[in-house]
Amino acid sequence: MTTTLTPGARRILEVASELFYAHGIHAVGVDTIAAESGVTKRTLYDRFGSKDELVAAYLRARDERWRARVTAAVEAETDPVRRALAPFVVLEAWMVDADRGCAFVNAFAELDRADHPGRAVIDDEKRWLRELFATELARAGLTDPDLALQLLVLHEGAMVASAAAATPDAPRVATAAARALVGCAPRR
Amino acid sequence: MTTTLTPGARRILEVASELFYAHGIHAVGVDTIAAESGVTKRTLYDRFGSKDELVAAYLRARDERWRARVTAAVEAETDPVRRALAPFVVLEAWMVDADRGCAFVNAFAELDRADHPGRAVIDDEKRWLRELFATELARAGLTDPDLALQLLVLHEGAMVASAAAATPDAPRVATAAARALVGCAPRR
DNA sequence: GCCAAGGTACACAGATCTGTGAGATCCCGC
DNA sequence: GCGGGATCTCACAGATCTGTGTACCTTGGC
Repeated sequence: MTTTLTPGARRILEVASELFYAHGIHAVGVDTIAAESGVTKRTLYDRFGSKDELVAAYLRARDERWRARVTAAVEAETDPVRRALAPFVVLEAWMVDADRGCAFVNAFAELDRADHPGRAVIDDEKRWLRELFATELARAGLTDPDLALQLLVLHEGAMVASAAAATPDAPRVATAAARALVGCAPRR
Repeated sequence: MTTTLTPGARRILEVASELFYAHGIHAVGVDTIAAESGVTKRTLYDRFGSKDELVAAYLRARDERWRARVTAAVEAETDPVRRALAPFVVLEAWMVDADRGCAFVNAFAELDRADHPGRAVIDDEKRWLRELFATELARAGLTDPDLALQLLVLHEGAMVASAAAATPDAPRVATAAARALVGCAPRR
């Protein structure tokens, strides 16, 4: 999936990622992104086609980075329950640099059109995590059909609250809550 | 707190609330709001001063509506645990009309400047709910210092996931999770 | 009768937005 | 040496953005 990018395109994507995440999508213009990348607007449009597609590329890149870390953390564990809770461990480290909350939730807030190319990336990201929870829980013998969604809710809530509610403890206590929910759940 | 508004101002606020929530703050211009309210832009600026202040007014109004419902639901219960969980009951009904998620989280995503007048409203709203959880849990004899934040995380997560992750079940399973967490918690 | 408040009408300033057109330049691989 | 991809230059279109200036109208209360 990692398409090889030209050097200019890579710089554009790096700058766009930083600015979109820090200030929001509508608040950052393509002029700013091009200037900050040391590239002309022409190049930006030649590489990405439109701002909407650049936004989608930004979300895809962030999704890739994040999935890689989660996947690595899950693979590193052998105990089934620890595997299911691995995303929460990643979350605690991830949030250190993520003082603006969840990039996908923030993007969702700004992309009202359901056919925006970024929306598919958001849908994908959320579905992927939910299915990861479901798979690992099933492997651990936990078949409560609601439990995977509960872990997703805790995960989302921790990211969001950590920033919007200014509660840096949110990821830590969410991890504890996830552990408690998994601990209380009925085994098969 | 409810300042009396002129008829024009009320219409502006109603329209702005709907459009800001549905499409995002930056995506909606003051021209659109004025036109849709059957009012001139001059009136809008005479009443609210600036778009930023209109945004803050929008958030305040939504916060007031929501707090009224939560307060009523809490007051209607006598059992301490049911009081603590009342916000989740409200949430399930509230989300039926809230297909764009949490207005405050969405606003946070767009308002990057910490000194934006809307940011104070967001901080207030989150703090208020967190303190409500803490107060009611303490009244129920539940003194785990993390539990209130866990309920807040579940609440935020349910609102966000319900929309951004397209999981309409989120509020329901979050309520169940909250009940489970409160049930497992150590009593004093 | 008068005045203030709420509102209308409407042009305008000045900035910023996304996106394009047409050609020149640089550099790498073949 | 030559083709082609990547990039630059730079003007420009056309829309939209927030916010203001000026003048006028209407209505209710004193």
